Amino acid sequence: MAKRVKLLDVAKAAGVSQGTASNAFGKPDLVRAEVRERIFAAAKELGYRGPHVMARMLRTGKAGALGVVFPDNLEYAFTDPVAIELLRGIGRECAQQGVNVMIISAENQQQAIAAVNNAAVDAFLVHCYSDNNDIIAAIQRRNQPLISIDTDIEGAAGTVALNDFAAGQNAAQHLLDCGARKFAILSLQATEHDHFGPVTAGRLGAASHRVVRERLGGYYAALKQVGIAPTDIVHVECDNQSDHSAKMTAELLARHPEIDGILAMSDVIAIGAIDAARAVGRKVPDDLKVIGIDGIAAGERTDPPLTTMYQDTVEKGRLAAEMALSDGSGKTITLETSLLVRGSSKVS
Amino acid sequence: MAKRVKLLDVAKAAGVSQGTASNAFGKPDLVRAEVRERIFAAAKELGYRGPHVMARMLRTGKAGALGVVFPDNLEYAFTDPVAIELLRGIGRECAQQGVNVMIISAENQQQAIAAVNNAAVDAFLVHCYSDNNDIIAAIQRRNQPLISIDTDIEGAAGTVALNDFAAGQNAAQHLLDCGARKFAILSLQATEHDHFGPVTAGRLGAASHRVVRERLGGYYAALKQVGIAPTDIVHVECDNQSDHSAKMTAELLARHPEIDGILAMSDVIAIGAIDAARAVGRKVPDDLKVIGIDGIAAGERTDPPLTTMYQDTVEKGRLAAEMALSDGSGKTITLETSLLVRGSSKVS
DNA sequence: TTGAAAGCGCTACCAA
DNA sequence: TTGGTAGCGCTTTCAA
Repeated sequence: MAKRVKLLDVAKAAGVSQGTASNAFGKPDLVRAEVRERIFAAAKELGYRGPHVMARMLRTGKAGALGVVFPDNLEYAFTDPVAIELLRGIGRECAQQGVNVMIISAENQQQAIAAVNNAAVDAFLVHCYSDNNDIIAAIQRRNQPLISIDTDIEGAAGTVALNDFAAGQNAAQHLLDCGARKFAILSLQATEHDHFGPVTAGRLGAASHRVVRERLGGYYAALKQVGIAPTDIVHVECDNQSDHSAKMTAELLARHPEIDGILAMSDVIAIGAIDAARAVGRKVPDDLKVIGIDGIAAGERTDPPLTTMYQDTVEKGRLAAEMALSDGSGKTITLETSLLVRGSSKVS
Repeated sequence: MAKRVKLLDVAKAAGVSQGTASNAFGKPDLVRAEVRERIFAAAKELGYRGPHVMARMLRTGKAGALGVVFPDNLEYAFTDPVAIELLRGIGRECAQQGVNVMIISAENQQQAIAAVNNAAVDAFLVHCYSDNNDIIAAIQRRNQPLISIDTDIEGAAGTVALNDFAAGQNAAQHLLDCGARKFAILSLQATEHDHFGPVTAGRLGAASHRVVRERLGGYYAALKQVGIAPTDIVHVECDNQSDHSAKMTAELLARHPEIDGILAMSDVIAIGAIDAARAVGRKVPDDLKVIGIDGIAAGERTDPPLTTMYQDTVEKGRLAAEMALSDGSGKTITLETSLLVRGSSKVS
């Protein structure tokens, strides 16, 4: 490959200074039209490919990109419908602002840290359930704006989250209104470490994942009103995948046939629960009521369709990107959910 | 914000040269352990944040990122299940190679070109149906490896595509085997410009989108065997969204009640067709057979489940990323599809 | 194993 | 409106 043509070559060929040539590309208004054309002609002649991106970045200090980190595992990020919606919102805002989106990907914690350190971005967006981990520390070491989504990160330049407590509370209240009295909670994972299956209320209460803590607290608050204590509730911790929650639900229903209300912490989990219930012959919603949280599209296609607490995930992503790209500092935006009644619940 | 601590500061503080300090971070083996520790200590002391990403990029010429361009509209990319799967495969390979994924996003053609020009990446991946457009020209001007997915781009460093002709042929053959004789084709859009609804065989045959041309050719080839000519077939062009194809299908079935076989060019389109057929009271598969192409997960959840030509989209993405990251030149990988019979077709 | 210095390609400043 | 030039922060070559 022949040596790259650079701006100085073009400038010389056009008989102008390097600075003027630079302006012709970057700030055309500052250059007389005639001269500008001469520069472009020379550029074309020489096969100049336009300003070198990395050199410009170094000089200006702007990367023109927003880093999105999904610490919990990349494969998973592109599987979870909620993460995709988030990405859609982020992409929408970034496109509008002329900024690219960099997905910081990795197979494990250590690689993720390296990925963070190699990413030329202007700000970071972190979506995860966990409050603290090494990746976040690595990001903070870079000293760039960090917006946290769905979790609290100390020192973040901003946070966009859901009113998860209210979401849980309203979900549980709805099932109570429908007449359910024997509850099971299908929880998202409470900590970093994989742990599936039945758990005590205590373990969940000590969850390091904010979302889990809050939603659980909301469930409890509603149920407490009618005298149902945490110890009266069956808790099961699920991987956030429908297959897995289906298996957990099948076991749950076998062991606890009295259950008439399932509180699922995500729609993905709830969908598995509905599938399993139907498979073992439980009638939803007559026999058993199920409610999720999220409002993903797939919830419309279950049999029966899933009742859920809807959140506007796309907007959540968009807001987070907007925060990252402006430099508001330390703000927290809390979004609300709304009850979306479909077929998996009804008053009976 | 205080002036950024740089490598030279650290080197001075540790009493070594800048070069040695650089090696301590980048090539630790080249530096004596004792010296290395002294450098790290100095770095910590001064609050050095590690090598400056952009400066390193400029110096090494490596961006450590792969650009993924979806010219057809970003919003759409994060909505189409096939694009997501592709992204998943790309992410998988990139994560393994320690490379980040940059989504080149934009709202329109012009912004997309700017986005391409601002992206610090080592190679580009382009997924689209269209053979040529200005964005591709912009990418090629950058003179970096360009891998095309699902389309032929002249001068690409590689191409990963499907045997779309065979996919179409086998799809049509399957419906023939099931006894269908009156066909409708629900096509993806044939050109850049929006055009929906009934079309002539001629318009589709002249499609600028390779995928459309090939799949259509495959359908025709199979149907020709039993004496069915293009003019015997009803053609409808659909947006690749289930809602839209459902509407198109409802109109189609109203106008052509004789149709007993629907060849859908994507699963997303096919899903809408199944929904519409059920809604207007047509019995699938007894009355009407439907086959898609892709094999997306949502096809398992339709009623009845969708028969389709399955492709391994994740692997397709992974292969494309692998090609982009190695520097094989000009190769073309063609993947095959396999018939996946589910409920929307049966011999009758 | 370490030091010295060049230079990646550009933009932004200041002076003309 | 244009020219000249410093310097963004680093890695790498070459020499010691």
